[in-house]
Amino acid sequence: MDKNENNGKIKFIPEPTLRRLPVYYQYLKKLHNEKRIEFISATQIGNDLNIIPIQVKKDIAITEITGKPKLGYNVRELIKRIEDFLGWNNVTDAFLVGVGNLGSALLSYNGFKEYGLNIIAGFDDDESKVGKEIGKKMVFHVNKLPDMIQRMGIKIGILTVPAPYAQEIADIMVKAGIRAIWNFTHVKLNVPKNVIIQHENLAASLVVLSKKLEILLKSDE
Amino acid sequence: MDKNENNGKIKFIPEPTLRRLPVYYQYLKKLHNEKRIEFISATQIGNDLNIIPIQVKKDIAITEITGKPKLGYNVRELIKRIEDFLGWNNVTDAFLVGVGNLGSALLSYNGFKEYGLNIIAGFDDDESKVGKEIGKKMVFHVNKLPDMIQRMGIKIGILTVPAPYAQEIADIMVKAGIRAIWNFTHVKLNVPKNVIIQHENLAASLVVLSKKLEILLKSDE
DNA sequence: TAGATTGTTAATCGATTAACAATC
DNA sequence: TAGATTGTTAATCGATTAACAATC
Repeated sequence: MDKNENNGKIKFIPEPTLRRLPVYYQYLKKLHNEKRIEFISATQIGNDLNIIPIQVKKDIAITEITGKPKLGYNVRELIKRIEDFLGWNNVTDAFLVGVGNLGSALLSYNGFKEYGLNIIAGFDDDESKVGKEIGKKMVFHVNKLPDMIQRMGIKIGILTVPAPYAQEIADIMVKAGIRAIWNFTHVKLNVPKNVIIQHENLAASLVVLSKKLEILLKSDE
Repeated sequence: MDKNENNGKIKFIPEPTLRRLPVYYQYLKKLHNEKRIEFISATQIGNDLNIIPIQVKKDIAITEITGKPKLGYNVRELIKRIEDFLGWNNVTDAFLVGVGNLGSALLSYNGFKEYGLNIIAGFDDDESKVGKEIGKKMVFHVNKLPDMIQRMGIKIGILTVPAPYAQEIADIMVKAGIRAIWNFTHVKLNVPKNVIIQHENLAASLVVLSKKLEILLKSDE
């Protein structure tokens, strides 16, 4: 039986924990490469990342690793556990639609593979882009999209098209079999309930940043 | 006295509410432009955005708008209230450092102005980029950065450089007077306590997406 | 008037934080 | 042994959700 299942049912994980795990992972990787430390305590991780140690402990506990009192966790093992837990050992393929600046940035970024995502191709309706390679990924004409999704059984679509095309492309994706859309547009997509939308909303982040800055600058006075 | 203050102290706003406000805003804008509806109820907003109406009501209440029982809120006024509340009427200037694909995408995107952010220039150390314009924004050599931050009193820096330069540039920014950094790298930045970091962590989003997809696909079986 | 919706107070739920025995 | 740290249960805190009187 798989580690994070009980009778085939996946244990529920709080989203905040899920979001912190990659942060620990990046930290641990760096630690392992640069310092070759064998053990690390939750206290130490917490200090370095400005997260309270109890929370680090709770988050780590989810991987079901066993630590050593007084010493902490084996770094190598902890890295492995997080990889296993997040399913980063088997990479999932994805298509990206909309090869503008942002789309190109995501296509060229090779780091996603480390996080279990392999963007295997880009799609665009601009003939001047079709046939080219960006970050070693081929760009196809968007009219090939449905067929290729179906044939290759792709489940994840990345949406970086201009806003007016977002819903249209999402519809095509869903119809062809995509089950999760990483949405970088600011369009609220309508999709069936059995499709996941992960909306990367920069406006939302910006609002949080601005409000914090407002409070900060006010406190300077 | 300003609307969101009490004796000069800014009311605390839950971050989730802060992140939902721009979503309502985008929805309302579209509604107003396309359908010219005068009143909208929390129920209706909730239905359209898949958020439960009570939450919409609570979020909206923070703008201190007064709605009309049976009718709802005046769309025009609600839009205005959200703009006021989020400080979107006076735009804040920002510099962007790292004019690669991602940096170019952000520079070219004109939508941030609507959310109170004006990226006025880009910086890079690549001479082939310096002096050019991207999205009507000049690209300067990064060695001009500290001076220009200081002279223009810029408070927000956007960081889109390759990982190895992230901390170095952040240090320069902070030393010159930047008080908030929008961090698009996957580097955990060390900055003084009186500087805000907003970390756009795509790995974290990706993890959430993958886990949800995993659960979804499992439930198909 | 009847009914939908607001505004506000109370209940619930879930994540964070605290406490503490067990352990190396 | 003494002390730091784990693992786990309990307490706290804050956001979400429910309930309901007031109102148009």
